[in-house]
Amino acid sequence: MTLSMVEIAKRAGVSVATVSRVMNKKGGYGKATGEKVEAIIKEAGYQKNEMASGLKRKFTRSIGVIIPNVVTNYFGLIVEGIEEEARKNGYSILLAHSGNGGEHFEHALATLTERRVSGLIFVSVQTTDDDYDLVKQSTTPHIFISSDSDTQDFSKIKIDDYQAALEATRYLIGKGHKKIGLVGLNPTDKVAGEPRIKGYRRAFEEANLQLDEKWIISGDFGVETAEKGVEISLDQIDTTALFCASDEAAIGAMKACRKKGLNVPEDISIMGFDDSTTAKLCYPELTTVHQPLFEMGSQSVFKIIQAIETNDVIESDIVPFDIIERESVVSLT
Amino acid sequence: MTLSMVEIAKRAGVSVATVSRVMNKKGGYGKATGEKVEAIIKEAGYQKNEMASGLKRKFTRSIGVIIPNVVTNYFGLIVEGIEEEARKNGYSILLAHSGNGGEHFEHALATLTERRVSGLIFVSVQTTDDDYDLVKQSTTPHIFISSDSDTQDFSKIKIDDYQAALEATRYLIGKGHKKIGLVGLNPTDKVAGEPRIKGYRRAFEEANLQLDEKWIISGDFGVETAEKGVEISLDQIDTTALFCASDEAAIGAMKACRKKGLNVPEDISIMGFDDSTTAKLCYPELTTVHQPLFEMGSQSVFKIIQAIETNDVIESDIVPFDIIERESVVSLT
DNA sequence: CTGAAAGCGCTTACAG
DNA sequence: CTGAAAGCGCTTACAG
Repeated sequence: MTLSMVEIAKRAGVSVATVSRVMNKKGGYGKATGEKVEAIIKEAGYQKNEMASGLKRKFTRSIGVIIPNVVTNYFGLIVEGIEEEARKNGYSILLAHSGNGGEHFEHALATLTERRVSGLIFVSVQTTDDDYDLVKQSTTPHIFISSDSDTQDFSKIKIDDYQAALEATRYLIGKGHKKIGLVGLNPTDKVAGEPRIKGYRRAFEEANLQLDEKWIISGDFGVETAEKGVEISLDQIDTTALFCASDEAAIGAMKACRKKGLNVPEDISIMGFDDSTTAKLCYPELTTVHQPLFEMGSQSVFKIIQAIETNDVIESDIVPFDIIERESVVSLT
Repeated sequence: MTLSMVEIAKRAGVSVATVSRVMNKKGGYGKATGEKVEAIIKEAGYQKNEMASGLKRKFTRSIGVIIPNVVTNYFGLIVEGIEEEARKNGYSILLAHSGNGGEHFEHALATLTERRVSGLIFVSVQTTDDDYDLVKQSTTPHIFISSDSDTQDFSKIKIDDYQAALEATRYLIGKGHKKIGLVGLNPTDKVAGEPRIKGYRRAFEEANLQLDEKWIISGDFGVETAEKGVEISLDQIDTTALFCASDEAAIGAMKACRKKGLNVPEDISIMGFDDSTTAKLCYPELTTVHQPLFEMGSQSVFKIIQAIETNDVIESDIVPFDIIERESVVSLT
């Protein structure tokens, strides 16, 4: 299994140079030679040592992905897209978790850099300025998915969070809701927090509706904080709908509502965000804002590979979102 | 960023051998030398090329994991465990999907082998005999998580599926259920199908209860097949509880029950399996069989690393399961 | 304590 | 069409 090219060369009665050429289908060798070498390779079950090849060629045909975790469905879907596109192109993927607070980011980046990955994808990174500086020093092509790259000059792929929140809130208003909570967002988060809050506010302005600051129940996109936040706030507000930062936050909100004896959607409507797989697992199924997660993953590796091959700079992409109507929002009109 | 050891050596006025020694803290160099070299390394932001190091040492400090997908929460949790333990030990993880039907298994294995990973973890692989033969030829330490390794002589880590199904069914019987469906299992699946059906049957025998073959509604662990299966069967059976193959299957079953106007758990009890994160996302929250997914992941890399270091053969582990009571099962007594 | 040198397994000009 | 040789960036006996 772990025999080397010289062994193959010996068995085939040719030089290693020739073996290398046929392995890589480089041409420049006779038909008979090619066939003989291929037969030996197959018979021996020989597999090229990519480490050695990569060292020589200074190219590892691998992509590193740094992601907070992989158990959140949101991230899982992105990784699916990354993996599929990478596989189709013969790239390997190295996975490293940055941790939910970004606490392992530096370590993750170092590991991947030491491995000399050919490209780097950052997913929802929670990066400090130091981290950004580190990334800026990197000469390997990289792209950010759903990360704060607005304030920073990085290539990115994401939806327009402002517009998405605006349209989602409009949608709810269109259904006759006038008192709408905003649940689970971190207001200081540049990626999704700030712009979505703006979009949400804008929708009220447009509609000439009054907005009560108490309706904004911040959190961290997760179920627990959303649940807690809603539970506490529900006594002081009388919203008829809750627009949540993620499908998980929506589930947290639903749990809290139920504890208070409110039925979803009869007594209160709940809207999610992401359209991750959890949106269809819960009950009622979530009306939510669809993000093309899988495609964002595959697009990002597509772009990286292109950048590797052409040496061009990676163009950013704002991808389309969509409102998916399911069961958790009711019309008041 | 991409400077090499010779450059560092030059700047520090020493040989590359010395630089190598201090990078690896091998000792055998003077204090002053060490400090000087370290300073230069830091200043230059030098990072060792792991490809070159690995080539020379014939050891890549990396673990390959082959997994059907990563978006199923079940798998996500396992990968979390793998990633954390790998990180703690300075190992990188290479991720490759085998596809839900195992269609990419061979490709995945080849990629990882070419990369000369130091260890290999197979998660829930759906392998053909050919695949097993391939694995058998591999000289790199490997372990199977929740895979069919009973008929095959491989190291593995999993729960006792027979016992788990037996105790879960006992639990339901203990709650007064006498007519219990078994949903979403593939009866020909050696890993979970066969043994769990046996355990389920055994529980009825023990309790001197009659079992109706129509109660066995097979599937593929997913929500769709479970939903469909239950929907079709529900008219012909009058079970008071459904024991499902996974938490996803449980959700499928719940959907089907609701369509028929049955409330969970008031009209029918539903029990899941796995205790993946979805078990707490759905409503009502699932009473389910807990598998220590995260731990299974971390244990597997622990064992692999040990095997790498000691060269010992990897011992299999049967890990404990647990019945977690939540809201989806009601007592009839 | 330190360096020169060989070698890990490949690839790729360069000759022929 | 094919081979000898250099070299990718490290590590590690072997001398000293």
